[in-house]
This record gives sequence, structure tokens and C-alpha cells, in this order.
Amino acid sequence: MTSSARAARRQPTLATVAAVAGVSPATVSRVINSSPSVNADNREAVENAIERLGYVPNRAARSLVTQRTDSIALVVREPVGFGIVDPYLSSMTVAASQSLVGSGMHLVVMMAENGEDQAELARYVRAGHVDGVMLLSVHDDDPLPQQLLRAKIPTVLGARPMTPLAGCSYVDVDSHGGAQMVARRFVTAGRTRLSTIAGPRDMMAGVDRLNGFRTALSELGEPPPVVAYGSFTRESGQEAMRVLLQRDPSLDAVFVANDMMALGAMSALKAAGRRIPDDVAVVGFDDVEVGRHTDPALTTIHQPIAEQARLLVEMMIGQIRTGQAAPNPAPLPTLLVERQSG
Amino acid sequence: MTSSARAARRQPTLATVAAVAGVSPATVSRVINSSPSVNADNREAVENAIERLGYVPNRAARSLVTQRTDSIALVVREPVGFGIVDPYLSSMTVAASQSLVGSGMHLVVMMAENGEDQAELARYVRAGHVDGVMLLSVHDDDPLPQQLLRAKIPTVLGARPMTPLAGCSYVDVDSHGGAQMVARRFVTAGRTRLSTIAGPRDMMAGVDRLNGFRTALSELGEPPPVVAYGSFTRESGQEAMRVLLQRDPSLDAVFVANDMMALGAMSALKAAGRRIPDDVAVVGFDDVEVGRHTDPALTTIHQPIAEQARLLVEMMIGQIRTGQAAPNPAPLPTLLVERQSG
DNA sequence: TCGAGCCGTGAGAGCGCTTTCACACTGACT
DNA sequence: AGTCAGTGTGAAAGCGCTCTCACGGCTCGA
Repeated sequence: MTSSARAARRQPTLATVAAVAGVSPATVSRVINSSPSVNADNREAVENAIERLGYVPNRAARSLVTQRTDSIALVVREPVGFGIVDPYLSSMTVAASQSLVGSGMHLVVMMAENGEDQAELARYVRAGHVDGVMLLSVHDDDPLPQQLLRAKIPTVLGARPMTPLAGCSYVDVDSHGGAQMVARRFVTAGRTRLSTIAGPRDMMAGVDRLNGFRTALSELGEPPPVVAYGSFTRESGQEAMRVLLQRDPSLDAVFVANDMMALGAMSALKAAGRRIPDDVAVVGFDDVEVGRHTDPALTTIHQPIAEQARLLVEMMIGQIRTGQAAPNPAPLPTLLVERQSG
Repeated sequence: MTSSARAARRQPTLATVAAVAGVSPATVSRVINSSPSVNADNREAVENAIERLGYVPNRAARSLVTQRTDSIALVVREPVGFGIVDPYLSSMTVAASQSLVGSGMHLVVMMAENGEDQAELARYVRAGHVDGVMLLSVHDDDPLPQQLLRAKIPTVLGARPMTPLAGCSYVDVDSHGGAQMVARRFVTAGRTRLSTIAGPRDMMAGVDRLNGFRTALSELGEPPPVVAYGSFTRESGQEAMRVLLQRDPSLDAVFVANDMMALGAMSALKAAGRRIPDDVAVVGFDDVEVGRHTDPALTTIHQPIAEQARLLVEMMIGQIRTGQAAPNPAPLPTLLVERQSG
């Protein structure tokens, strides 16, 4: 910015307000921070002056002394370009942003793909730009949570971490319950050759859903499912489905660990000439909008995203205010959404 | 935050580095800002000290004096909950965030629904939290661009504004060309009863696509289409399609101003017993991911989102640096993506 | 009547950084 | 030798805010 542009843009300061209102800067500050100990007359004078001047407190100056920024980071730890485009993650982003409305806090959205991005991110956070970090989509080998914790930066996770982290809260979803509903549905429908496309082995959302499915099947006295792994992208689901079909051409049901992979699986099934759900039943996980428009519409496990985001934000703010990690809430319940695919 | 937690988290300051390196704070500052006039020995000493201490400059302090924050806001001016969930907007968000990588700038994502949110936003921006604002999805009655301009805050728009705004750059897309391709396709395919679901009358993306379609048809010597309006949501598309069918039960083609509305239109058509594309051809606009998975797959006009975002960011940064509004680039070309719906 | 206590207020220090200014100190030219 | 740029450096002044501290004025109980 040129200096002239900067000068032209300069805002009235607290001192200006003080002068106009005929009080000291300290009093203006008290009014701004709604301290109770201000005479009513002065308070009104200050409020009028603020109104007249269109005064807005400079956040940098305030942050400098309070050590707070009133903004929190939402970090999506996924390949850039996958990140927010994944409907589940983008929904979480919106929901988090909504939950923040009215709290006076703001949301800085960051995508960290590789080590470089993460280093950049760590620098950003440590530079005091945010009061806390909400981490979505954490992998097991991810050094970021550890780093943040070591730096004593309030951190909450969008899912249960695979390796327990002391002092790091998280919001968990009842994957086991969801997987169990799917298993029961398949068995009840008379499906016998079950298979599953699992998520990455280094993410709890992947592991939990697979384990839940396996456990549920064994509890029902069913043989274990054929398993292939994907990375939560549509393409990986498509590829995994091809692998499954090759391994067991007679499979008649597949539980897919998220909806995007389910889309890929469906197109692979169609390409292989299988009818859905007649030949093969498909059930996803997440319940993203797209699933309603596919052919056939996707049966899936619903996650309470809004609630998840609300809790995440609540825990984050609590942790910032108290300096203590909030206790982890009970896993949020999941729901089977019955549509046409399985 | 408790004071103990704050103290525990306190980072080394520039003064600490200076002491360790045995130079003055001014020199450390020069090294950080890579000023050329620092002796090589001192520079190395400072760099070592920074490394050893894990020093990170405090941004608030820096902002306070430089009047810059190195972060920019991306404002989505839509009902919260529609916002980023609309795949086009979420893609733009990702793309913008990607374009920003390596520039040293950061992205603050904000959703402004109502006047209150906007006031909040204006306050945020004026409080000096961001160096500039990128506005997506601007309506004509929107006071925000004017306000930002008046406050001399660098602003760029994600689309051409309906009312020209001096000093406000924007990235435009060749809607007319896109609409023309659709018109030609319908006519070539022998469709005769054309209709269109337009976007809001107060958004350029709505008006442009409608005008483009109308103009193209009249240039081809065709009668004008039946028109219904929607608000770019799936539901509004569904409703608009019902209206169109009522107004002209014999229509055999519909151009829908965005893909989400096209999804709604398709479900309304199916509900009315129409086959797509046999009875009615459907063509959308945007080319969002979902369109590939619908039944039938959606024929649509592709927008170069990544390029749009790249330009937007480039113009934004240019404007911040120079203090001058960048010249508007030529409208970006659109592309017809032929799939099954029309 | 007087000191104790309270309340509202202002002075002023300081948050961590950038940047101007003045001061050596060099080497090159009169 | 004596001036003159040029170069690297440090002292110090803020940026706009918060917050501690001290102080004047008040009420109230003794």
C-alpha cells in the first residue's frame, strides 16, 4: 500500500474518541470493554463520540496487549484440492462457521497438505494469529497435534485420534453403532457375500468403521467381509470396488466408509454390469447432499454434522477461556438413512 | 486464558533474539525483513539465534506498525447454510485458498447473511484484520461493496457487479457465450418449446445467463423462451420447474442458470413423469462435481473456477500492493460439457 | 469532626515490532 | 591531509490499545 493510501484510510483512534467525548483514553477503553465502573454520563458521551466518528478499535493493538486475537483456525489436513471439496469437510466448515456466529470469534480456514504447509501453519499459529486450532481429518502420523500441544496452543480434534493425546479434546461419532446398523441391514436383507471399502488405516474414521463392521458381523455369526482400502476420494472408491469385484466376483453387498467413495464404487459396479441394489447393495457413510441425487439414491449412515461442529466450537472456546482441555463428550449417535442403493 | 497459561505460552521476542545474537533489535528486524544493509556476520548470528530460540515474529505487533495483516477475507454473501455448501462457492473457496499458497497471505472465510452479519463484517475489516476483501456472490442491493470502497479497503468481486462500481475490480465469465452454446444445442437437437430457469434478478450471474440465452435465441430466429426464476438453490429450481411445466406443459428443453437448480429441476421433471432427455432436455451451468453422478448425468456449461480464483487473488494482491484497482481482465471463456441430460 | 472505605477517573507504562535519524567508520577523491 | 559519499549500526520514537496504580471526591460509622 502506498503511504498516501494508508494515510487516507487511517481510522480514528481511541485517543480521538477520548478527545471528542472529553474524557481520558482509559475511560474510553473501559466503555469499549464494558467495564461496570463508568459513570452513566461519561458512558453516553463516549458512546456518542464512537457513533459520530465511526470508531472501530484496532485489533492488532488490542491483540498486542491482551495476547488474544478472537479468531480461531480451522485446519483441514488433506491434500489441497481434496479438502473442502469433500462435501463432508465443507459441511463441517460451514457448520463451524455458523456455530461461531454471535460468539465474537472469527474463523480462519487453512488447508495443510504437506510438511511445508504444516510448518507454515505452525508459524502462523505461533505468530499469535489465532487463539486456538480446530483440526479436521487428522492422520495418525500427523505431527501437528503434538506440535500444537507442546506449544500450549488450545487444540481440538474433529475426530478421536488413533494415538491418545493427553490434553487434546475431540468430538467422536458412534462409528461402531453405524457399522452395526449396516451389518444388520445386509444380513436381514439376505445378503451373504459381504464386502467393505474401508478408509485409510491411519485415520480413526477409517479404522473405526471397518472394525465396527467386522465386529458387528462376527456378533451376528456372519463370516468376515472382504476388505479393500481407499483414501476417502471418489477415485479411490472406484478403484477399490474394482479390486473387490476381482477378489470376490460373487459379492452382493458393500459397505463403503464414506459417501464419496460410495459414488466411485457405484460407478465401478455399473461399469462391471452389476445392478444396484439388485445384484449388489451399496451403503455409504456421512450422508452428504450428493447421495440424494445419485442413481440409485444412496443409502447411508447419517452423521450429525451440525452437532459435531457445535460441540467442537464450544469445546474450543471453553478451552481458550479456561486454559483447560474440555472433557470429551460421549460419541454422537449415527442414523441409518434408507434410500435405494442398499 | 488464565494468566499462567498465557505466561507459559509466551514466545521469545525480537529483543531476546537481539540479546542472544549480540546485536541491536533494529538489526534483528532488518534481518527478518531481509533488508540488504546487514553485515554478513551479523546476519548469520541473528539467523542462528532465531533458529535456536524458535523465534517467530509477533504479527499483532508488526501489524500495529505496518498497518498490514497479510491476510485477506473471502466473503460469501449468501444465507449461512447455503454458502459454502453450494458446490460452486465451495470450489471457489478452495481454489482461492490454493492460489494464496506461497504468497505469504492467509484466507479468512466469512459468511455474511443478513445486515447484522454485514455490519459485523464491516467492523471486522475496518478493525484492520484483513488487508482486502474478495466478495463472492454479490447481489445488486448489497451495500457492502460500496461501504468497503468508501472505506478505501481494497476490494475485488467474484463477478461483474450489476451497477458499475468505480475502483472495484472483478472477474467476469462469458455467460453470453455459454448461453449461446446452449441455445444452439437445443435448436440443433430439434427442440422447439424452450424454457429457462433463471437466477435471481439482482445478481449478474442470473441476469447475464438469462439475457445471453434470450439474445442467442433471437439471433437464431427462435421464439423467446418461457422463463421462471429461482434463487440458485436446489429447492428453488424444483419449484421453478413446476411453475414452468404448469405454464407450458409441452416444453421440451430447459436451460437452468446453475447446476444446483438443475438438480431440483430434474427431480421435478421426474416427479411429473417426464423422461430426461427424451421428453425434456436439461442443461445446467457451473459444472460442479455432483452433475457427473446424477441420473442422467448433467449436461452443463463449465466455468474455469480455478482460473477465476487465481485471477481474483492476483488482482487482490496487486491492489493491496499498489493501492490501485487492477484493470478488469477479459471475461473468462466457458465450455459446453456434453453429458446425458440434454 | 475525622479517618476509613469506596468509586470513578486519569496518568502512564508497556505489549513487540518497524523505522527514522544520527553516528561512527570506511575508502576514494581532491 | 581533508572532504565526501557510502555503509552498517544502534537509540529511540512511536503504532493503538489495555491495565495497573494513585488520587480526588464521596459517603458513612465512630
